[in-house]
Amino acid sequence: MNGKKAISITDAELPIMKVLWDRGGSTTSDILDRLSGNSSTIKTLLLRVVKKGAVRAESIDRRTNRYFPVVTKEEYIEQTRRNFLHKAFDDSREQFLVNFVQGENVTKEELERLIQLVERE
Amino acid sequence: MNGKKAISITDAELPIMKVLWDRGGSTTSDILDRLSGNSSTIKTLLLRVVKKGAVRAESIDRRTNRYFPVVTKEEYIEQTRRNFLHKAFDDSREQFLVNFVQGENVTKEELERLIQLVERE
DNA sequence: ATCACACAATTACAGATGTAAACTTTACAT
DNA sequence: ATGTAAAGTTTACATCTGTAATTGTGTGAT
Repeated sequence: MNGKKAISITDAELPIMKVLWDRGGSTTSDILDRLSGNSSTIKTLLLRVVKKGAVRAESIDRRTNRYFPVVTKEEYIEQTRRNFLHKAFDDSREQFLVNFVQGENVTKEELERLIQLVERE
Repeated sequence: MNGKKAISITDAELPIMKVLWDRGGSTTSDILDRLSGNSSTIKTLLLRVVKKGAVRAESIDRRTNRYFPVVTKEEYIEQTRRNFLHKAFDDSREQFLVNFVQGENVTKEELERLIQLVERE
């Protein structure tokens, strides 16, 4: 077995992860600059993603860390997608696609572009 | 403005909603029969969806209610889909579709079927 | 009439989540 | 050397979630 525990990112934590994914790695001030909202709150959230292992802190000097994403955006998206598919569609890709295409008014052109994407492989 | 508050269904509550969507309306025993798990827990969850307005209780006699879904499956799915699209893809349908098609190995044939679906309208 | 059972309603409780204040340490400017 | 601001750390707290036991109440069987 593998001890992968499926680290989950909460809604409140997500903006922080997005900054990190965008920048590759950031200091606290870097993050604070890019997000609105109470700085105490942001710092707490940052602490939490570090504690749960979604982010790694690396010391620059004794008063500053640089934070790096451990969970990648791809992993997050993949996990979120699977979860969604499972919860809302009992894992039926078909059902889901039909719903998405209709619900989001996906056009023929978009679908054709996707076919090209699939073929080119 | 409209006071629509976006009732959200939690993971634990979802199985109950699924039974209700399936059956149109059910008594407690009906629900209990169809779900595994502690009956106290299920009853609590049922109470909660009633309290939040996702389900309506209608008295049969003084000791039994029949429960009906107020939030429809379609509404739930729609809300979940939008939420997902927003959180994971910043509302980009394009990005999402590409990711989904690649991540779930959607085939050319499936996409062609979707095109037919879109055209027939 | 009484008792057991089914269902409803109330209470409990730990952990997660969102939000934030308060306190501590330390590099840097004066 | 010293005050200040930034970064880190600790503490707080209400609400939401998941899980469940307990208590109340009406109904049907005996």
